[in-house]
Amino acid sequence: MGETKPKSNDLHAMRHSAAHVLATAIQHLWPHAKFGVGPVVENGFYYDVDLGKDKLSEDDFGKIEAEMRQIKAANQKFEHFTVPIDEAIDWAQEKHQPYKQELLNDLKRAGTTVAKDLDNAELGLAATGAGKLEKASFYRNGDFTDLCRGPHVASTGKLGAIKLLRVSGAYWRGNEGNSQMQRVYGIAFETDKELKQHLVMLEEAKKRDHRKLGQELDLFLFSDLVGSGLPLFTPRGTLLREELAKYSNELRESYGFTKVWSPHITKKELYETSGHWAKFGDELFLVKSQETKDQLVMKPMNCPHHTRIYASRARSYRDLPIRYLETATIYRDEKTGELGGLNRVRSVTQDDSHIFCRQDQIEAEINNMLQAAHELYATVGMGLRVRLSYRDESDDYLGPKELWQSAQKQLKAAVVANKLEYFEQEGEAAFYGPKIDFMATDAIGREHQLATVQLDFVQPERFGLEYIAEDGNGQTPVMIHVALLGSIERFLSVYIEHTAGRFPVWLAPEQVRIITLNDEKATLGYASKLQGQAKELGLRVSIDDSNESVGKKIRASELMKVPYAVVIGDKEIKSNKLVPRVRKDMVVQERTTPMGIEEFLKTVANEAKGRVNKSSL
RNA sequence: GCCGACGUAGCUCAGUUGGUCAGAGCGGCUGUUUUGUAAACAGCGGGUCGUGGGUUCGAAUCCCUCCGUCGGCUCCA
Repeated sequence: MGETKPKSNDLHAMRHSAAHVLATAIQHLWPHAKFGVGPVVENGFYYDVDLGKDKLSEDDFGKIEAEMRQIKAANQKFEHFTVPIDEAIDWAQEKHQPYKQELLNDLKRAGTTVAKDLDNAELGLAATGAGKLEKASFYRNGDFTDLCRGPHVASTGKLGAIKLLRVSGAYWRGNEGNSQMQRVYGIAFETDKELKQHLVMLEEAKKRDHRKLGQELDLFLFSDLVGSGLPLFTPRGTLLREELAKYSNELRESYGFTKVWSPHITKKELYETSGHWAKFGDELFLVKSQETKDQLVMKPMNCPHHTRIYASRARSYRDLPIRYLETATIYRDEKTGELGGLNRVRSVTQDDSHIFCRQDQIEAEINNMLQAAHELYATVGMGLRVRLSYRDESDDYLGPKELWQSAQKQLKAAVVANKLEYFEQEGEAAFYGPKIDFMATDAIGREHQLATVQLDFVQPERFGLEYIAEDGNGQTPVMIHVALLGSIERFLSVYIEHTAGRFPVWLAPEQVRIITLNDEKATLGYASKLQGQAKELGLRVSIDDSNESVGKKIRASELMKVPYAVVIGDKEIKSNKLVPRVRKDMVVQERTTPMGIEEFLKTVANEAKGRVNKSSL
């Protein structure tokens, strides 16, 4: 969650002021409170506070909000003033505000409080701030004064609808080595109505939570005995993930990729060569051989393996590009606190792909992959925009800087040429190269990073990859890493919430449910004949012949979000026709007249084959 | 890993000044019913209250350990 562009300056100022008033209220209730920073974030604001031995909890929100309402009702003016920076530092010392004092010292020294700019200032690079600051900006309302650049609204009476949402831990200045403060989050809108709408959206998000739906729709689970971050997939969940993987595989095959396979454990030397060991060694699962002296690891990615396949024979410039795909499960020992549902797991299945190509082929290859990503996200019905992820000035990256410069330029050129909506961000690159990250937008407007295309000049070099060029000399190929779904687990977490579990026919674990009206032989026989026909067409069809009312069986089918339900009784048996019940989100035009059973099954089979989202019934 | 909250049947949850507090609904099973598009009726099972320890005459309830979940922070090849 970064600082985001406000919808309007007024709203931004209001949220800023809300943070200020939150601090005012906390100061009133806990006079010894020490304050960190209180910026505006998406939909609201937060303030970092340190209450010493006291701890804030959500139980305190009632009284804090009450205090904030009082301050609002008092309609205190926000007075803006500036003081010489040294006086400001004295003020912070006198008021026992060590965090503010630290910020002020940074302002005095480098004109900024932003960690990255501070580093740059220390490295002698130009800080984005305007150099040393002479004066510090303050806002005062009533008895409370706070260091703040603003802007603020005119008075506390101008505050809109505010609600505190949660409190959590946050390291001072985002640094793991620093002390931990408490971060109080709030949301703020101009009107009560907007606030309510936002709360409704949060409720909707909760209803769609993939962990909840994963349980309700019987898709996946976690077991304490298996371990955290290690999901197990039920038959339904497995069908879903395999259909997705199959689609990604087919799509990439249509772009000239061929499948390869690599083992799940590998000697650690492979990752020492690639550079991963130095950077991610502590996140690898170790495997010890009892036969040899080898130190093995569970593989955390496939790219080094694919370089071995490339290097297994001499390559000519004529052979390139060579494109490998492998949808494989990899293992990363993520820190426990970072795990969450399917979003972040320790066993990750990537639809991983690697292109080995010549410099002059990069553009065409990137173009293809941009197109493939768009095709895939159009199919699953999610919008895309692109983030160009560049390196920053730190030493966390391998390879010569000039190469990075040109690689970043090439990526941008491809994105521009494809007329994609994009934004650029430094510090988001992989250690071996810049990336194009695709941000997918879900049905309730949230963005998620899923697909990625990464340029890599480093690993081919480190692995000594080569091809023989036209002139007979050895050349180093370029490697392009591509994942379209990203990780299947993560994609599922997003996709389940995007669809709220209402999967299109091609992905629905159960596509058609046959509901019997009674348990007469003729009915059961007909139902099972129907199921047989459907299976021949490749459909996933189940029969509910339980001793329950039709109403209840329909309800059960709806709750499992099965796309089609058909009731079989005498009418259907006599006429050989039926009126399918279509899941509401798929209906284009409601059908009331019966249709032939053959026609029904063929239509559904075609929908599945065509991977369409709507029903043509 | 860090800060905080939490962990009661398959699921959703009730149960705190420590003492008939081990409960409900749904699901499951059995029987009756043979059903026409979002819940027929009745009965029956089912939990060492996450784990291990401690305090106490007595612990789901209080304390500690560990495991796990959730919200953040940090990280994300």
